[in-house]
Amino acid sequence: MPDASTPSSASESAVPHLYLVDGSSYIFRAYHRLPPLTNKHGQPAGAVYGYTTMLWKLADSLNKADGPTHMAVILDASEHTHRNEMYDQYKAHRPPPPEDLVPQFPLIRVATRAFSIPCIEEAGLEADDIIACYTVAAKAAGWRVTIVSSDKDLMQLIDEDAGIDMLDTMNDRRIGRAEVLEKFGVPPEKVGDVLALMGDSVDNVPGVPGIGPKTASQLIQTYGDLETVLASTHEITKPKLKQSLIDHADAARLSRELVRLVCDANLPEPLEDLSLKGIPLEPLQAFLEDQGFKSLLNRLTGSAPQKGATVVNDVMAAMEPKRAAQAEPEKIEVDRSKYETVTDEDSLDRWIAEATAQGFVAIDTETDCIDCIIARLVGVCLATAPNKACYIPVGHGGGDLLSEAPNQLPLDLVLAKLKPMLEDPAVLKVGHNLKYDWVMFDKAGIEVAPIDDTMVMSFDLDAGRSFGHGLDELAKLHFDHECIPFKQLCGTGSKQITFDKVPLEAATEYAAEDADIALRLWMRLKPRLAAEEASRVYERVDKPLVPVISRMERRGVKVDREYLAKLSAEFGAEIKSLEERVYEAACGPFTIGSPQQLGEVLYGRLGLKGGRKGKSGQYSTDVNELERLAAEGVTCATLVLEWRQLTKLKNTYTDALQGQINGETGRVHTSFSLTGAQTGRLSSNDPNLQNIPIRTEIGRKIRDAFVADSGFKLLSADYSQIELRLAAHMADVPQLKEAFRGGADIHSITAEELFGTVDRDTRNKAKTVNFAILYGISSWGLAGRLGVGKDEGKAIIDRYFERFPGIQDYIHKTLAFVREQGFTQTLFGRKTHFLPNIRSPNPSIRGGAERAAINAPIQGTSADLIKRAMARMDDALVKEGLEGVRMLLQVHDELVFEVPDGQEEQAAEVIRRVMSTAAEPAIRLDVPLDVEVGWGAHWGEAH
DNA sequence: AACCACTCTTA
DNA sequence: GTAAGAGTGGTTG
Repeated sequence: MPDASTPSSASESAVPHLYLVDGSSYIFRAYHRLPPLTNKHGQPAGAVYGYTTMLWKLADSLNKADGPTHMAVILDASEHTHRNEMYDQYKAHRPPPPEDLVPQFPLIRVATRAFSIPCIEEAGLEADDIIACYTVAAKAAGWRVTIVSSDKDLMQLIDEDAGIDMLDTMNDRRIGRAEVLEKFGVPPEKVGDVLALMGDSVDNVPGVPGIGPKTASQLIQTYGDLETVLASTHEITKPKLKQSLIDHADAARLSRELVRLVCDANLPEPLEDLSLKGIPLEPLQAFLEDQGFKSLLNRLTGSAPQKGATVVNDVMAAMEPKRAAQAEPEKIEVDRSKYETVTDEDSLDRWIAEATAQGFVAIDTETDCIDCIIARLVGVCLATAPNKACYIPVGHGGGDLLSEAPNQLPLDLVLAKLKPMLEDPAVLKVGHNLKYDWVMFDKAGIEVAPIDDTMVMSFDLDAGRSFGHGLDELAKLHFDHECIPFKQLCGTGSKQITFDKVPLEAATEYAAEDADIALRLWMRLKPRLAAEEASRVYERVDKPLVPVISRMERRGVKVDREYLAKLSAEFGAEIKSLEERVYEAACGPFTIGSPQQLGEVLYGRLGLKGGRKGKSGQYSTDVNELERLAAEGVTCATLVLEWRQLTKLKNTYTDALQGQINGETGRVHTSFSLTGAQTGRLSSNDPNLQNIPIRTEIGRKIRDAFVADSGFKLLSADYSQIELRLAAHMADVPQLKEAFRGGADIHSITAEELFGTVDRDTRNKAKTVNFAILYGISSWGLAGRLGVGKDEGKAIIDRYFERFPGIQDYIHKTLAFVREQGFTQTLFGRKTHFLPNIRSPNPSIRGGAERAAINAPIQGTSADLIKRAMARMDDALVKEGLEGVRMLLQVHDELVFEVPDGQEEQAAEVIRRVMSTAAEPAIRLDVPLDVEVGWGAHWGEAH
């Protein structure tokens, strides 16, 4: 316990023991592992809190055996060091620190001063180098040294014989020679050689391509050091490895210098000045008070816990990592009896005050309808800690004469009281599928921010795994807890009731549980984001999209009902006439829409020849089969094809769409799912506006039903061949990249490479092959598509790989990675998981997983790009004075806007710019991203 | 009423 | 060959 009055009991004769705290690396880890808390000024302080408790622990061991007699915190002073002179790419791709961490950096120095511990930083030296200098100097003086860090670079310094070790306070673990041997397979003095071979993507130390920790360790174990490895390449049998070592020997030597720690610089402060006898009470107490770290303050002053401080501190304590034990995380059983129904103003105020003081709260809304556009608010839930949740009913009962409304607070009052907290930038609102709740509050004029969405978090961590991302499923998975099923309250089918009819006790148990679980999920998932490298895609791509998509859904798109009705009537008449002709051709009536009956008619009654299909033993009657028959002159098949096209259009689009038009807005409000597609794409439902026909003349008429509001035009902007461009970049294919840069026709280039000549036929074939590549090629599949034999299919693929070896390389590398790691990644780090299928012994299952794995990085990167563009779009438009432009739809590579008349050109320019620069600054693509823009009175015209 | 198989629409 | 959602018929409970 820090206390100036404690006499120094360490014997004066004992060897001095210097603790060197790697402050810079610590706060990054603290930031990612702790919840985003704020101090009492509303500033972000999660990392500062973590840092403070770490110093506290160290101070606690002051004067104890093996505790420090001398201590210093080492920080990075400047970005630019001698390593940048050696290698201009050093740490070049490092993203800027998160926004809510930046203001915490200066607080770190304040905290260090509060403990009266020296804080050392030196221009031109990284913290690692300063630590090395002090370590070497202390060693020379015969001192013991403990480096408080878990940075692998610093492990080079460990020398237990000389009393130099490391302490990882996050995991509460001492790191000595044995731990280094376990991690690297080599002793500390050879760690630098291993690091040089394996490189470091975070610091952008190049290393040798193809060599990771395993191979690097093996090589150094075999040959002893880097130079010997490089001099012994003739002995290496694996050809790839050998060549890579030869080709990148210089990069390896450069890397060796980059990871070498500077240990001979002058010490900014003499060793003796780092002596630490005790921690004066005064500055520390003032600091803790200022930050509002009440639990630490109580421990310092020894007083009883102060009222009002308990919740936040309990949560902080619960979040404090005790990972060393690696025991089961302590499980707090869900206890629904603890939930509260809030029906009076005082209780409501109390909950809001608590959420505000704590700086985070889980929220959930209950409504009378699944469609958030027409839904009315029935109740709101808040959760501030496990089992600490409430339900605030605002719209229960009173809907009919039989039921009297229960006692509850008025809707307007509740919203007015919630608004400041929901919009408070210092209070994080956590929710599961917050998009829904965001719309509900948006309708009430409340812009909820900042937010964390546990459904999106789960998706960014676990896309592709064998479970979904719904709240109930995740509760079962992560907490082995069964949520109350919605059905249990509201029934199902015709007997279903709306949530406002549910009695308050039952409603509270169900609703508060959802908020409770969302909060627990957040505590569970948030730390995983950083640990599993999912922070970037979550923070920069998906989370920002939640409000963006909410707004798009709320705006909806205008649909011309009369026009659709007219189309429906036309299609209906045509269908009727076709039916009669089909019956005539088939010698009697049957249900045309039944593949079973159609199969019987074609292959039974009419006696045509054709194949059966797999499991059900039923005849296949899909387009391919019918087209084959039609080509043979079977009238019935031709008529059925026409019938199918028209019924599809009528049933799915012209009829159904009319029913989807919102009576109030006259518009269709689709719902976009952020977690709908494993690759990171959005999906659209109720209705699906991402599959509106375009290919055929007759289908395209449906697009004309999507119109602009009066005084507006519809503007469509789509990426030109984005997936092929990304494939050219990611697989590094010079000819294709050059073609895209020069604006050449990519399929013609491919045709030239594959067949030596370009005409309509070869170009079409080349186009098919290009797409086949994106989908994970197989000779069998390609042959089927091209209508050629399997051998010719294989020959074409071989030729393709020969002309574009980068593609083959990309496929091999992607498959090797996914087999090893179990997941693929996009350029922006989005993961899609493929275990266990990618290692399935069943070739068909495995093959399917492999094709998906080849496609996922490309499709996913494309999805990341358009999402980045969407996240930036509104700001960019507003900046150019185009606040009247509204983004309405996303169709994978296309964005649809409503633009005020006269602003088309200006809007087109901004939209094109935002879309084509969507990769920047994170990624520099070798190919341009071309965007085609068009506009008109309706969607069809905008293309 | 709930589910599956089949078919068809999009990128 | 990739990724989706939706309507229909037909079976199951």
